[in-house]
Amino acid sequence: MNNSKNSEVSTPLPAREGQGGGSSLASKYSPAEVEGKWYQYWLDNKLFSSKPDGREPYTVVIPPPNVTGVLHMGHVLNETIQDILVRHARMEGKNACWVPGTDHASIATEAKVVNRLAEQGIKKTDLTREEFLKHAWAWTEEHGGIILKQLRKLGCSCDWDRTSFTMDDVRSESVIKVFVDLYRKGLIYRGVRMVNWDPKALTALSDEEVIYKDEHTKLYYMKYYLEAESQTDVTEADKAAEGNVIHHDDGGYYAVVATTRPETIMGDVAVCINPNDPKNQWLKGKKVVVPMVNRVVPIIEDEYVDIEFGTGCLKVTPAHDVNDYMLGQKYNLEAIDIFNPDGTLAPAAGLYVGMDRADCRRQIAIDMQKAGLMERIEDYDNKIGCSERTGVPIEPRLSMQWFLKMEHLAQIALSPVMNDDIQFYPTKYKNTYRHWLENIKDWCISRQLWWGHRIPAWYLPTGGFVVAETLEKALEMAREKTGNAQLTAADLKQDEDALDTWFSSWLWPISLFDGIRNPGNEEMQYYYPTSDLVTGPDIIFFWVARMIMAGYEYEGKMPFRNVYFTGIVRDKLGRKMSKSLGNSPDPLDLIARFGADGVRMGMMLCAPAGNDILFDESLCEQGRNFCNKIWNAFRLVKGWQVADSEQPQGNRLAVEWFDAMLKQTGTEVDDLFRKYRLSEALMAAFKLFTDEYSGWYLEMVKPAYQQPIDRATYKSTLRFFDVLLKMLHPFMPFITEELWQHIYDRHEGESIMRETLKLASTTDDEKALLTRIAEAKQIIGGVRGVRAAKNIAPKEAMELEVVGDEGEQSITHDSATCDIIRKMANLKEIRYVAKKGDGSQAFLVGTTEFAVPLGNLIDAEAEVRKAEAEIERLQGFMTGIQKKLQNERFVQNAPAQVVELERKKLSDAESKIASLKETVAALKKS
RNA sequence: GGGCGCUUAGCUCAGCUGGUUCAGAGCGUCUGCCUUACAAGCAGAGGGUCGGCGGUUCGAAUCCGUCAGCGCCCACCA
Repeated sequence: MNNSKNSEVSTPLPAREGQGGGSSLASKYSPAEVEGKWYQYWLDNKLFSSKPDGREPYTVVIPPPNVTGVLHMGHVLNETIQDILVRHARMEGKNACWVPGTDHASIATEAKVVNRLAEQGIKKTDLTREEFLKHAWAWTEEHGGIILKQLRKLGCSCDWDRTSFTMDDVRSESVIKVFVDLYRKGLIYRGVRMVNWDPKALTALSDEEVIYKDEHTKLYYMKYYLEAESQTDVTEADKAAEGNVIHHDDGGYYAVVATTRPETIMGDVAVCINPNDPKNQWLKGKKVVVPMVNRVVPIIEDEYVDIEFGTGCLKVTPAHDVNDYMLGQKYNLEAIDIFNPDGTLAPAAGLYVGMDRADCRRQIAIDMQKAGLMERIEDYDNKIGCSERTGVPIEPRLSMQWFLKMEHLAQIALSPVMNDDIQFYPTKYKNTYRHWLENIKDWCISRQLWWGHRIPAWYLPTGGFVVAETLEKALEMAREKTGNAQLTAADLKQDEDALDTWFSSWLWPISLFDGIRNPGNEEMQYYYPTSDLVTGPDIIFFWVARMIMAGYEYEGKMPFRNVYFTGIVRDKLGRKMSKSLGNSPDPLDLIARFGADGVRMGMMLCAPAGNDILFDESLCEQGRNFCNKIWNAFRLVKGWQVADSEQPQGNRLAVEWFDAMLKQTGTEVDDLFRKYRLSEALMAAFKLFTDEYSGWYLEMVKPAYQQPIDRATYKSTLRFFDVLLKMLHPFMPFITEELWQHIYDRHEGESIMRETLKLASTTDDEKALLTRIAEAKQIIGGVRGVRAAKNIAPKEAMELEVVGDEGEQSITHDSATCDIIRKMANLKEIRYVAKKGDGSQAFLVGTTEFAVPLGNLIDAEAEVRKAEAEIERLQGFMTGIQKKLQNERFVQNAPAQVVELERKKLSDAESKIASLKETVAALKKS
């Protein structure tokens, strides 16, 4: 429980009421009441909106979330980073444009719609395409955009007037136009190929949509008897031949074939051995009988077969395996497709018709064992390709699909990344990128789905097809092609398939500015190429690489200059966040508890680029605490009474010092932004505010209780606050706006968002000042250390002795600095002594000894022990350096500077030891 | 099976082209403090032979080799 008298929750500050009343504010910042207000204010004043103008553009396109999705922690990370970059750019004076939108996510959304229909007892197959799409659009309108609303809670400064959807009119037309264009260029073709088939979603998938999972499976060793004629061909020479392993039992001679998929034997058309395999030489030229189905198939030979795997005999099922398909092509084998699209056994299988492929595998294993056709079954660890969406094992399947040739596109997309025209952060993804492009295969772009962009191909009654943007154009072309002017629209039949979702996403940076339909338009010229892309490395192939291809193909230019790859958000134990583990917090709930600024800071504190993010709620707590800190600093400053008195020299020095501090950190933060090291930039700004401004500066200038502050210092203090808020604004937009509005009188429509922040770098004088105050801080720290060790209350004023000749050079000769030291350490006097007094406790800053008189509080024995230990440590240190300096090769080879430094270290240590020895002697005397 | 990356304080991480910004930061921990902005706070303190071993060098957290552990990506061994 909190027993502070100020524990009530604050009310937000009244809008623009000038100063004063700070002390009446509650001690806790209440984000809930502030955030909604300012977001609305930003919207009302169109502060996110961007139009081309004379300023330098800064453009970001959002990785469009699924239209029916809800905000999760991954989004929070990604969108926070984008917002930080966008707000930072805006405050650099750039024309920042962040374009939001959503993705139709064809397969995912269609699956959701199918499920919802199923709940209502409606099967997709009972609906026409038009009816189904009506349902899909209804669902999209109902759930679509929820996620965009949630982004507002996070504070995202998107230009909402530009909100787009991958299936809105502009984007749809762009997709179709590109399809037609690529077809005419000969880059899109249609053909029967072996594709990744998802038997649950009933569609083909691209290679990228298949993920491989480790599975414990079985390896089945099955007997393939030689056909009757071949039985007699097994010669004595075969049996005698070195290496031949010949199987024989009551049923005669047989080959053993190992497979993980016995259910596909109904599609077997050959058995393949490696011609160089000694143990299977006897099978050459023979024929075997496929078990269960009793089909006689030849033994073929190909070096593709791995001699070491299984028995070296591979069953060949061209319709159901990519490699077998390749063998089938090579040896002109029939492909028997034994599966229905849904993964059940088709009539062509002859056996087990209608049974699911998984059930069939179990059943056929049992049946073959019964029939004595199974030699043995082994455990086997295998990798199974599964659908990224539905999770079910992929069925390699021969089917007619549309493909995009990738060779040309890969070629134009490779070098810009390799030579850093497009810069990846972190750079390690360049390798991944190159490897993919160099091994790329054609992209299967057709999907057997309804939700998506329908392929603009129309089939002619006489066979063949035409590809065109619209039905009208298609008809025109059809008439021309067939020479039949009487053809009507009804005679044409449009392709049933839709396009892969990514076939629209890859155009996003162009289509958002209508650059496909309307090339070279004003917005394209201004906003394109975009500046930064922020996304996860998991979609580097799906999306990033393909956007680069489209960018060069259609604009001749990169789609973005920099790509910032985020990590994956995990829980603090390093586990992926997932619904089933229940370890994924609800971002909106976090925002409710810690404030959007707190959540943003929590996220950013653990988010170095490219590393996985180990997210812990307590980080949001730190963010919330920081907001509170800022809030309270504001309360303090705005509570001061101001007097037209002369500025004390200590205050003047404090102001000069913090000014330098601000410049130094500002430069550092800018630099970190340039390197996309956002968590470090935040940390630097955080430390500047907490440690330097609140902990040091404000304490330096803080007037005594109920005393006024001089106007000059007050003005500087507000100015510093103002700059600090600007520096923090990209990270914490809400609280910074709230307080910025109240530092000075602001007019309606003004916003911190419109401010620019540009700090000069520090001069040499300022650098010297920073060093001086750093030393003063050490002296203050020394006194405080003595207080802490001796349990002396901060209220009790003490004295400080500056000891010996070294003291002559000490910064304590600067009276302004002394004022600060006196105030911060609560000293009544700083005096110079030749020898430190008895009963004083000493500490060193640099080579200068300081001492705090303690009277009878000093523990002489403990001090002696401490001093002696330090002497011993220093002596060890010295012998190390002496050895180094005695080493001729070091003195000869090392740069003079380094040698000189070592000498200085040595002499410093010597003088420290001398002073410590004196201390010990004095202590022992008393 | 290939490729990439990581291993530094209890936790999460920073340490660029070898040398006083070299052993750092934040959080956590410990000790004092309800000091008139903030206990969601203040002051102070402790804590690491930089994964192991070897090498290069006057000098290695940093460069090279090697081993071990972890992670990611790619790949048609059924």
